[in-house]
Amino acid sequence: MAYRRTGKVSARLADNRRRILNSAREIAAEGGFSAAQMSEVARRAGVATGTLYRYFPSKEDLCRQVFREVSTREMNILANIASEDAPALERLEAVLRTFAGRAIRGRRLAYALLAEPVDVGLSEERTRFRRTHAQVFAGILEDAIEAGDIPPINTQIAAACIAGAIPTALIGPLAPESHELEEESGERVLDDIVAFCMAAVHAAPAATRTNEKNEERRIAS
Amino acid sequence: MAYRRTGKVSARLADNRRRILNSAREIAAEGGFSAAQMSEVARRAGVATGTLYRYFPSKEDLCRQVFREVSTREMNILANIASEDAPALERLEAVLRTFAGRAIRGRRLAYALLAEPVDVGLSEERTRFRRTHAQVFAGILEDAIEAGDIPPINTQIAAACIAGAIPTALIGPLAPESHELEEESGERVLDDIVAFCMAAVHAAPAATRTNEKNEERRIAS
DNA sequence: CCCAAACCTGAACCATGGTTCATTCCCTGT
DNA sequence: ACAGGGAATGAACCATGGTTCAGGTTTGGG
Repeated sequence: MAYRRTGKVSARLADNRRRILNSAREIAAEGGFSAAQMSEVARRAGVATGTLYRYFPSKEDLCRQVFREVSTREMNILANIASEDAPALERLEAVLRTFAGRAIRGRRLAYALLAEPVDVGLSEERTRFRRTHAQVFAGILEDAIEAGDIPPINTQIAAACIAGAIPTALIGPLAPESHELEEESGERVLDDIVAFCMAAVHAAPAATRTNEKNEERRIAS
Repeated sequence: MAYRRTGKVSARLADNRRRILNSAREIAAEGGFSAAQMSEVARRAGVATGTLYRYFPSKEDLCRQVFREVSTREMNILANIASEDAPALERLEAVLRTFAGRAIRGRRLAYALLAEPVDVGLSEERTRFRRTHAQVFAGILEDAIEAGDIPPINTQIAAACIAGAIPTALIGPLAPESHELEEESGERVLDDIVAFCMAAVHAAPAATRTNEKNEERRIAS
C-alpha cells in the first residue's frame, strides 16, 4: 500500500467542503439561489469548478444541502419556542413575531428560502420546509383550542394561511418598498402582521389576554 | 405599387395573432409558463416558430401579453364586485370567496399567475397584478372601517396578508393534496379560508351580520 | 400573367450554464 | 527519493431553448 488518508488531509477535505457550502450559502443569501452558479461558488470558495463535483454530485445536491442547513436552523428556532412551557397564545405570538422578524431582518435569505423561483429539486426542499413550518403553527393552534383560548377552527388551513400571509406581506412584491424599512417602521409593520394573524384565529388582543390569564391563574390557585 | 394589405389578409393576420395568444394561454394554463416554449406554442397554433417573431418581438413580450390578458380578466371580476353597491363586509366576503373559488377551480392557471417560478419579465407583470389585487382588498377594508363595521387596522398590511394567505392555502405546497379536493371538501376549505380572513380583520361572523336573511350554511367546524 | 412586397418556414445559430475528463499536483509509505 | 494513487484543475463539452435568416410561398396591382 502506498497511500492512506491522513488526518491533515481529512481536515483539508472537510474544510473544502465547508468552504464550498459556505460560499454557496453566502451567494444565495445575497442574490438568491439563481445567483449561485457553480463557477461562482467555486471562485468564492477558492477552488476550481471541477472540484465542486468531487464533493457534490450535482448542483442540485449542493443547493439542497445548503437549503437544508439554513432551513433546519430556522426551523429549530421556531420549534424551540413552540415547545416552551408557556400558554399557547403566548407561544403563538412569539413564534409569529420571531418568524416575521427573522424574515424581515434577513430579507434576501428569506426570499431565497420562501419565495424565490427555484427549480423542482429545491422546490421539494422548500415544500418540506414550509410544511414543517405550518405544522408548528398548527400544533400551537391545537394547543390553544384545547386550552379553550380560542374557538375551534380548521388548524391546518389557518396554519397554511399564516405561513402564506407573513412572507407575502414582508418579502414579496406586496411588501412595503424595500427602501430599508428597518428600525422604527419595520417594528410597526411587524406588529400589524402579528396582530392580523392573531385576530385571524380569534385570539383576543395581548393586553386583554394577559389580564384574563392573570385572573384565571389567581382563581385557579 | 404592387401590394396593399387587404381585408382578408388583415383578418388572417389577426387570426394568427389570436391563435398564437390562445395557444400560449392554453399551454400556460395546463403546465405553467415554463411549459410555454416557443416551439410548442407555434406547434399548437399551427405555425412555424419563426412566425411567432412576426407577431411578437420576443418570448417575453408574448408571455407578458398573455399574462396581461388573463390577469386583466381576473382583476375585472374582482373590481366589479368591489364596486357594487353593498355593505363593505358583504363585498369583502364576496371578493374573498370569488378570488379563492376561481383560484381553486382554475388551479393550474392560478398557479401560473400567482406562484409559478417565472423570470423577471413576467415577475413585473405579476407584481402589477398582485398590487392591484391587494388594492381591491385594501379599498374595501377602508370602506368597512369608514362605515364602522370593523375597527381601524393597517389596511395595506392586511390586504397583503390576505393576498398571500389565500393562494398559499389553496395552490402552494401547503394546499390540501392536489387529489381533486373539488366539490364537497373544496367548499369547506373555501369556507374556512374566507372565515380566517374575515376574522383577521375583526369582522363579525356572517351569521351575526345578516339578520336571518341567510338561513342555510354557516357551521364553522 | 408577372413582379414585387409581404408573409411564412424551419433548420441553423447562439448564449447560458451545468458537467466531464485528460492532465497536473500533492500526499504517503517504502 | 520515488512510485503509486487520490485530489485538484479548468478548458472543452453538451443540453436547452430562444432567436435569426436565407429561401420558398402567397397576395394584389398592373
